[in-house]
Amino acid sequence: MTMHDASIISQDCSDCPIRHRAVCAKCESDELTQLEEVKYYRSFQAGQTIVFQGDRMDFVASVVSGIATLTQTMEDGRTQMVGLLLPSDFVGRPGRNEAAYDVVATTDIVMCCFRKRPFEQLMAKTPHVGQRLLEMTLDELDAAREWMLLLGRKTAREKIASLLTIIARRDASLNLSGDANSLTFNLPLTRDAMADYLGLTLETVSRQVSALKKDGVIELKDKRTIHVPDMQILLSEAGDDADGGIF
Amino acid sequence: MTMHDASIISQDCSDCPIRHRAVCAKCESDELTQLEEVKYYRSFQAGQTIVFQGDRMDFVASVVSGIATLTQTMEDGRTQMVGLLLPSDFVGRPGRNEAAYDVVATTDIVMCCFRKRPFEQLMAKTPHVGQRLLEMTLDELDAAREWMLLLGRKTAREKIASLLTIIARRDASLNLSGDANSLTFNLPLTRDAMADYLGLTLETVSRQVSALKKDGVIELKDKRTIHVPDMQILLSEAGDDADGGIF
DNA sequence: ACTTTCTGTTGATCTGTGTCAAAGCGCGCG
DNA sequence: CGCGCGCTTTGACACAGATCAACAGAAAGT
Repeated sequence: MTMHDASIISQDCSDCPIRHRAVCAKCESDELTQLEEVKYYRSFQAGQTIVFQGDRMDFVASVVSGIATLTQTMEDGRTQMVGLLLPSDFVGRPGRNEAAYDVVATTDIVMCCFRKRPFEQLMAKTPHVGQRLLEMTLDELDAAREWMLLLGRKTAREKIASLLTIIARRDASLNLSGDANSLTFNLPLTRDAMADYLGLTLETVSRQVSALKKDGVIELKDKRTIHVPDMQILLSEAGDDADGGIF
Repeated sequence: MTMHDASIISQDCSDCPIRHRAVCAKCESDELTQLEEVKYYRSFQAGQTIVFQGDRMDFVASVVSGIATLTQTMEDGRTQMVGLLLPSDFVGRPGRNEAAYDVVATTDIVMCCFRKRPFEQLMAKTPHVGQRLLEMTLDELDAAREWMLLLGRKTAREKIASLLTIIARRDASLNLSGDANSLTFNLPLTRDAMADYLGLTLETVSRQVSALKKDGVIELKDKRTIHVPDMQILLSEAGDDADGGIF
């Protein structure tokens, strides 16, 4: 069986601004037509909570534009971000009813949703959709476990460098700019959100960003626009071993 | 389509000491017979590395007896345990060739293995096996994300309490002893392994275990045998909100 | 233009956990 | 038996990052 690598529904999901990378694309069977019928769009404002932890979640979705975060919360209010949803990312847990964490829009965001039940029925009938979803879930699991290494063992400076590396890589792979070694990108998170993702406080984040700037590893055009003169230096600051992706 | 909840191969996998909870059980189709043919057992000694990060891994397996750990390593040698394999747990990444982390036997361990290629072929043919595997992967993802909260935001004492809670819960659900509120179990990890799992040093682990003992939250029969007089107290020490499982 | 609010920076101080070091078990092995 | 080795405990001290606090700039509302 060949695995396709493109969008969830069709090669030309004409009314989606992006081609969802979520599930399998190149199939034009009846089931996909079925699924088209239960597709709908939702948009949310920056700061809005899309789903609360424990809520019944009756859809799965992929991000069309904007950014959202997955956050877990303790009784006393401490929070830890456990995932970041960027355009083309998939969210939703087929087979599960309750959301395991809060999903919060960081910027204004548009999502392409599918009602869960029909989606699950499609999965049961067409194995390759399930396969693709399993692959995606394994990717998320890998990412989560790398993040565990970061949270448990990296210093504040390494954490910041790692986060910047990831954002930079995502940005570069979407915009595929020519120059691979020096690049400028937009950091779509507040210092507070970064702290939340990295298991730090916002003050520590601010200090370490300043330190990286002072040491010439990064430059700040404005507070949210980062220029990296030499990606290799940032990578070594991150403390990762041989990085798979680009760079 | 009904989802089964028992073992990977059959209800009576006669030569496996346990019933694997790994995949789907109650099916008696030809495919399962096929799979029986590629099943084999491997045992490893305590301390032995079963797979190295980056190695080609040509099998999937479930743990029959014993314990293993999943560990990620940085260039400079810092390590973070990202998962714990207890009896009936599944390990392996269908569709992936390389292991993403080291798998190390903590105790002597026996695993029931299946050659990966035939296993994948089975998955492609029988959707419910893939479904089950997706479910299991989602469970692992949930566990990983809860662990991220622990690593990023919990204090050393809370970390210890959380770990004990998890081991206790696993133990209780396997042995289903009558008394739910007070129980004794075996902690199959060295202080060093605990530290590795919790993102701490072994000295801190030792100190916090002593502190919990002094405060009467736990009692130590010997260094590896823990008695919890009142599970509720341990739970509140762990800082978790409303716990799903037993307890 | 003025205030308010939100975001980010920087400083001073405190504290939890890491680091380094020593010593106490318990157990297998010669 | 006693020796050595792996695991654990405990102590003294250092330091990274948290906490508390003040302030600066930018955007938004009045």
